[in-house]
Amino acid sequence: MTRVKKYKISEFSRLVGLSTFTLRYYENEGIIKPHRDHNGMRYYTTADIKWIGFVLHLKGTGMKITALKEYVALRAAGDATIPARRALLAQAQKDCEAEIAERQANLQVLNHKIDWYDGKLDASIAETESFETYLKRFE
Amino acid sequence: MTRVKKYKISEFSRLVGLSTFTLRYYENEGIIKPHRDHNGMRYYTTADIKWIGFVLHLKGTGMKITALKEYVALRAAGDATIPARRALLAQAQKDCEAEIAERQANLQVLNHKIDWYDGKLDASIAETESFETYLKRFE
DNA sequence: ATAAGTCTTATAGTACACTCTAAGTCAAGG
DNA sequence: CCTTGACTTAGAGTGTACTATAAGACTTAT
Repeated sequence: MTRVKKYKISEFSRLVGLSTFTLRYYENEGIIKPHRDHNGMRYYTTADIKWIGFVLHLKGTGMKITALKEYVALRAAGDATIPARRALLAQAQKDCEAEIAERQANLQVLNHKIDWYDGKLDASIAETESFETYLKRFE
Repeated sequence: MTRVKKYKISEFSRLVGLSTFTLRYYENEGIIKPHRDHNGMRYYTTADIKWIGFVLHLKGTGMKITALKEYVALRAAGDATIPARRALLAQAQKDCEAEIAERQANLQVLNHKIDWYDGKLDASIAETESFETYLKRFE
């Protein structure tokens, strides 16, 4: 009978890097459901650490709290919702890929601008050359 | 003497895809300085279109309004600020690259989770295999 | 025993970047 | 001429995701 390690909110807070405020907020939003001891005190387990870890990864893809809530609701509704959950994640995947692509495109312009500054500083491109003219080289 | 095309705020708004509210807001923030006609009416030119285009690219890298304002201020202060401007853009570049890398790492986890769902749906991995176990394969 | 931690609900504040309204004046186009 | 659009300042509202406080009760740790 190995007893499962129980974390109180402040310890758990340190472990997962979220404030106790945020943990209670997530609980209110239904994103995490800690257990309660005989006195009504919250406790969290390693399973909760893993779950929060996954939540943070999802959030890190840009997924909104609302989508996260939907996902949790589907999870709670049982195996019948597996296709719906997969669809939700696939949407997040698509959105994240699009977001990355957009960032990269914008970064490209920024890179060119820095190149231009470097060119100007090195006097290796004409002083009069405008950024727009310069950019046309890459179109 | 080819006269330069002047755009009123509503036309310009349509051209650049920003509301007139946003254009005035950007002006308040010092991000854009439209010209004024004899009656005090704003007008914008093709140079402003290009500038807003660049601004949107910078914003698209994740640059904050405050950084943008700094950049504009430096620009207005003349050529002596070129190194500072370059540094500001280099910082934005670094931040953007870091952001992209982080998104990609999180996307990776999402991809794996979707693979896991697909595995489960195909019954090609054991029903009992947990996501965490699965993920360990990639560590 | 006492300090520190946790519990509750409700509410307010923060940050960012808009987004919109009011209210009154003035200008431009058909 | 008259509707549509532009001007002004100042302030309120929106959305997202926290972040914090109050206040009173109760628990846990030293």
